[in-house]
Amino acid sequence: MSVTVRFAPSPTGYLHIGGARTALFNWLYARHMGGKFLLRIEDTDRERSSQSAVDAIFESLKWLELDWDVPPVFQFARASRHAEVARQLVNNGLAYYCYSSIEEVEQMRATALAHGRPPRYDGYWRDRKDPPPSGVSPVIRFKAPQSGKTVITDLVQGTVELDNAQLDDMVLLRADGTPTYMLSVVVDDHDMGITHVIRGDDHLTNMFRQYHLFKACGWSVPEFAHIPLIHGPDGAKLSKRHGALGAEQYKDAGFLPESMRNYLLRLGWAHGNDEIISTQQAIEWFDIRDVGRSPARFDMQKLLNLNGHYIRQAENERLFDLIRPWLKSGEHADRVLAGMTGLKQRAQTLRELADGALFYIERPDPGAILSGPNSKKITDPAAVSYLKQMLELLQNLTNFDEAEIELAIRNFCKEQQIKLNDLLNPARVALTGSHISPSLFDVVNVLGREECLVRINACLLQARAL
RNA sequence: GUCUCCUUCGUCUAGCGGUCAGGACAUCGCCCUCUCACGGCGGUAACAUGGGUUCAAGUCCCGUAGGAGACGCCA
Repeated sequence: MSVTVRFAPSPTGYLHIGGARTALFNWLYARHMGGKFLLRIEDTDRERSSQSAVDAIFESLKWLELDWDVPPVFQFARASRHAEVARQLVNNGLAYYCYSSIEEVEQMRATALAHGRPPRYDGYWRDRKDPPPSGVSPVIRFKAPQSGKTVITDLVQGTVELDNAQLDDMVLLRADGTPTYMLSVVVDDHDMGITHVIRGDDHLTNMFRQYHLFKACGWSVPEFAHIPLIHGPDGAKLSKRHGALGAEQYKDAGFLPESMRNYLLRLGWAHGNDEIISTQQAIEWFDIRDVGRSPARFDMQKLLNLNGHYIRQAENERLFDLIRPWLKSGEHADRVLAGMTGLKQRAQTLRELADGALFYIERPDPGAILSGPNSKKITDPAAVSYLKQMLELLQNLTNFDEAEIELAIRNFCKEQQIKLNDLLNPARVALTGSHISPSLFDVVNVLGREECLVRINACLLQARAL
């Protein structure tokens, strides 16, 4: 059987991390089954939908490299088709006009709640033959079954059942003639040939209502797979407080798309003890049936760890291109590329990578070093002496390459009975402005002799001025 | 309030009646080492709870507790 799935966000904000995972699971399932992955923008709420949100969603999906197979469907554009289906249902006696006002319905809900019943519309106009009140534009409500039981086998949740008495007569068409979400989803899923509906389990109860609507229309019902929501570290629904940032913000924070995919994939899904899973492998292994039923908490530490791993794996040129916009000046950018192998070992995000690379571009300010925590490393008499020795050593080097630099420095330390640390640490601060850096042999080599001499001399000058 | 779902180390999870309950992140210790990382080795750490079923239960059944989600003319 050929599979068609869809990701159907409403463009009322950025694509958050839960939505990204829903999209990923849909995409993986489609690719695994050799089916189609479609995109539908659910923009029927005209008040809250915006073009910028639509753009943000597209951008995020592109960044995550989740490609869709045909041009996206915009739900609002199909409103007349939806309305037509609603009227057809009225004609067939499966839906009805309801003239209750919003206030009246609210009253019904309040009353129901007060009596310990679920807040529901009470079906007042369902079978009423009264003449409709004048001047009231009605909504169309669906005639939900009132007795019996609905049993559905969800691909993730298993067999779920609901007493039909729990169902109420949902609104299909609003008083202003626009369709509601419940109607639009069902009509569009049918018209788009969706075979599997994979979405967050906040829609689980909607499944029952939509099921009956599919039946009433005489359409086949798709398979459902309701995946658990992602929760914040405190176990509550993920919110902005927790780091429920938009996918775009993870990009800005310096995460790689493959890290996000790998992390999101492992939330609720596992393949034995495998942790690092390539997208190719994920496509091969992924089955929606293997998704777990319990909600997962978002863990930034694990995401960071994974991102660090993928940064180390990434090609130097690619990393260089990615951090280039964050490097303050274009000058000496070539040094960053040359030093990338050393730099990428110690970064968990591209931001950290860029920050750690800055010293290759900008000369450290000796004044700033002096007022910082590393000042003693270049002002102690011993340190000054080591800096001078380093200066001389670098001046006298015949071949200025990494192997030669390392050999010369190690030999020098051995001959002079100096600890490598003692010689290298002052130089590290002088050359990079920090006590943390890539291998100093690497740094010296990438900076080149002239630049090293300039930086060390600048520090010596400062120390002498004190 | 009603309905639905969930519950294995702090976190993500493996487990599909018989395991010393495994891995990863985090954490702690050791090693490697020019700093910081990376890497390697090792440690601490979990079956929510009460009943069943069974020779045998993390695994099956029922209850309890805790957690989450849903109950719109939002999606």
